[in-house]
Amino acid sequence: MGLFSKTCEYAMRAVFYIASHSADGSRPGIKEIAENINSPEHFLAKILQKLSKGGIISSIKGPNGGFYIEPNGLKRPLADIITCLEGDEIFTGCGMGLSYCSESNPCPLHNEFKKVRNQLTHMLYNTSIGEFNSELLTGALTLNK
Amino acid sequence: MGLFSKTCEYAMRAVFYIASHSADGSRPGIKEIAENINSPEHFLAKILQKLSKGGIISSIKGPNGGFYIEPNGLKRPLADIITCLEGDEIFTGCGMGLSYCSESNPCPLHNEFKKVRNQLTHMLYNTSIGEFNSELLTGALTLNK
DNA sequence: CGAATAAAAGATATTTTTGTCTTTTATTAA
DNA sequence: TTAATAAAAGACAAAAATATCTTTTATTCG
Repeated sequence: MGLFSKTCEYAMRAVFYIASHSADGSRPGIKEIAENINSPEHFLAKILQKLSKGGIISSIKGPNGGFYIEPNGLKRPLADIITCLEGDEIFTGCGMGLSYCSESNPCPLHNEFKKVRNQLTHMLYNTSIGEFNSELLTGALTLNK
Repeated sequence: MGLFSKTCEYAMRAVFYIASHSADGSRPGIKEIAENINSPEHFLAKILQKLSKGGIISSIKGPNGGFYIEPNGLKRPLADIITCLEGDEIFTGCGMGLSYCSESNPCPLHNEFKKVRNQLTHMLYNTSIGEFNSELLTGALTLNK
């Protein structure tokens, strides 16, 4: 297992994909997104529904419908995706799973683990959803396989 | 879900517990360990079996038996526990789950994610299994709840 | 040797995650 | 207003992670 769940991996890839296409006003559908980020279509659909309810992305039904992200949404941090789907445990939980662990009553790994978590937090809060739009549109960066 | 699986959380806690008791020559049994690190006894037994096969810990059956760690074993890095139980994907995998992602062909998050992974790797390779023995024996650090 | 002890191993159960398939609802456009 | 489109929603299935219980094997000690 990687650092993130499949759910979060697919979600980040999908949101990047939608973001880059929202930049030029198009609205990709689930099938197109799933193909381009290499994820199971219906599983991704559930994830996008949740992101939609959480206000991270928007959707329109029917012909010419699909998913998109408001201009302002492109500025949001990647962290919002994780939080929307799985809460903030990854940002706050103890590395060894100890509930008593805190700054004032630390577990053995607390201080070293804090550095890891800070780096993770930094990455997720300082990367915006629209950050890679141009590279994705030119094909300099890709999201599949 | 936290950064590590339950398996790894229990494993780290158990190994720290065994390590600290190996320092004074005792050999705790599964029941004692499970109680002191607050984990399901039989589930932990499976984990310890795997760690035992992997040479991370040792065990003796029968009366006065239990688990212990060789003096040299106390110097091994925490990373060995993770690798023994779940391989090295957490040290090497792409943050977004993309198999093509590499230094020469990076995914969007690659460079920022590398910092996180480096920090994690640093923590796990520079913390030894016996690192907290004295604090654990005096009760300055604990492993349950 | 025989009883007791404790890990190893095996079987099974539960829960969560991941994945698939079908039906419903909303929207568009002919 | 009807057919087509596409997301939403619901039901179900498979796989993996987590957890529990039982039997077997190795060891010790009386």
